[in-house]
Amino acid sequence: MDVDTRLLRSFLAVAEEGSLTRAAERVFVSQPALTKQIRQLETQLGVRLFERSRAGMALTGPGRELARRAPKVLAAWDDALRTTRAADRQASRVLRVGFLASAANEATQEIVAAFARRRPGWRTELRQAAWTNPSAGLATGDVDAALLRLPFQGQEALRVEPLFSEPRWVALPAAHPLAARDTIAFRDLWDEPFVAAPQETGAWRDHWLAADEREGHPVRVGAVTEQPDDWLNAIANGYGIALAPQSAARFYARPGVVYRPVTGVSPTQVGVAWAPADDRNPVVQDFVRCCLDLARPA
Amino acid sequence: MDVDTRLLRSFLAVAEEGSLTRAAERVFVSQPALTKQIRQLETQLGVRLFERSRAGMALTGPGRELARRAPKVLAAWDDALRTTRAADRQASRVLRVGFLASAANEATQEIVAAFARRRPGWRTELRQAAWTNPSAGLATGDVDAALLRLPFQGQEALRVEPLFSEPRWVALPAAHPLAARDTIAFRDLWDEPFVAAPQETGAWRDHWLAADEREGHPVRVGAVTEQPDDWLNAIANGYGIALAPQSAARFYARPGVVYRPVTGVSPTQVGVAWAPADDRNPVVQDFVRCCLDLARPA
DNA sequence: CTGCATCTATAACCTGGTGGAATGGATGTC
DNA sequence: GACATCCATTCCACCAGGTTATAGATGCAG
Repeated sequence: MDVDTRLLRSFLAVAEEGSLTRAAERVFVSQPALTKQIRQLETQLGVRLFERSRAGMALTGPGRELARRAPKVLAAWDDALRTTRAADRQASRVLRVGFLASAANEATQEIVAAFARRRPGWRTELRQAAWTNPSAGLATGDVDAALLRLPFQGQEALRVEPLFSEPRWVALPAAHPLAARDTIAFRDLWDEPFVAAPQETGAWRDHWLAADEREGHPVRVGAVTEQPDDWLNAIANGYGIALAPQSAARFYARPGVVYRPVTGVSPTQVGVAWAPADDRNPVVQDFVRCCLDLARPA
Repeated sequence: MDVDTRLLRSFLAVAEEGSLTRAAERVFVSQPALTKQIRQLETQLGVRLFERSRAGMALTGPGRELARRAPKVLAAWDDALRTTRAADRQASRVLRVGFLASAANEATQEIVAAFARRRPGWRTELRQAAWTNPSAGLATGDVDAALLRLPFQGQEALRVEPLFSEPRWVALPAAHPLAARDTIAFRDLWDEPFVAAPQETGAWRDHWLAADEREGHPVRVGAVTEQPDDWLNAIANGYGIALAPQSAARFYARPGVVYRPVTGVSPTQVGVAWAPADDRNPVVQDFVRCCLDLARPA
């Protein structure tokens, strides 16, 4: 008997949500499609997995059993997938580097160039991750190394080397009264609405709201965005302002958005991270060396 | 990224056979279908898994990686499947009992009847297994208990209680010269062609050929069959003769086939088997008790 | 050199499974 | 009694996947 792991994911979604309708939107299919998927799984197994009722879908005994084992199947597959893809990158001499938008700056380009010199024949593949992915894919094995702002969620399970730090500036709508100033004190921004990262990014969100440098003053959130484009739009459209690394002034310049230095707020730090499994991977270590050489020239 | 476990099985077949053509017949699809399956897997992963050549299919580095992990995925799924189905039988109060054709006799019916009395509300489901399945599905968790001839392959990993033994008779075509006799000495059968079980059944096949009770005399195999029906046909059509338990004379009577007692060959033994995991399963243990009570009345 | 065997890849065709939109039916809720 | 909220069903369009037949590459034997 075979299954598509997709059916297992759907099954787990329904099991967790207790409802076809809610699970359907979670896995991005229509509700009738999910109805059929579940029915298909049940007939393939020859086992009734849910009790249907007006209230929703409740797991049966055997259903609970499956719900307990299915995650192991998915984990085994995800692991196989990651390993295989990593081996493929190795074989085709591709180093995949993840980064969060905020870590982008001139150094990135220089690092890539330095690595290209040190490892001729190798290609670097830069992958920008959404802010909801705090390790930029490193935790899931999607990338071999990552350039990130420190600290980030899940940092403990990874290797991290800090590279350099950078002042935090503020991004404002061009029409904002404070945009007229050359320099802005952070306390003058306390009452401004901020464009923030999603709730689930935790410490990262707080870092860019400088939540712990407001002397207890509450944060006003004017908009929540997940990507640089949304973020810039939100600012340009006046939903709020936001702290940003100084280099954003160069890398995320856009009409309607201006950047100004801020005093009274600590700088931010960029680091390079890799998985412990690659501690002895010469290619990854070469990349790390390139990062360190540029950040702390001998 | 999702997969159908079917693709993984196909992939492993190709990896092991090193050839699409051979793997295709092993998994019972056409060779073009396998070509497409492998290609599909490769494009889904975005990874080249095989080097193609006139000689066949050779795993790439990433392919080897996948070949090492895929079995874990399949094992996890098979485990989930078994557990879920077992839970379902428990919930619907069904005890599934596997048996090999040779173990069928009056006792089976009595055992089932006794179990029905001891566990009202429970239903017994008898499942006949092919001879190529020496534990009648017990090893794979398809059944909760099994009635088998001893010894059988894989017996060490299971619990077994011997029940009773029975003389071995011989099944002959009605027209066979020896059919005229009332009793036949086994040595008179040494040169006869036998209808045998498939090669892969190992000790089981040898047991019914009485291979080690021929004083070194070689076995002649006239036909190979996997199921009782084929077996009876082969005998009736004169492809050969075969040893069988005495009870087969009653349970597998058929025009054109006669059964006669045989001297000079040891008896055969029936046992009940269950999985160690069910050592404390009261229902399975009740069934075992029923078997023992009938086989060794107090 | 030629025919044959043995690989995989491709083409053409057919079927059935799968998803989406709309709708039905049952059942609580205000 | 209108409404909201579930899941089930219907209808339709589409593509994935299978099969057979065949092509193309290459080694081998006579």
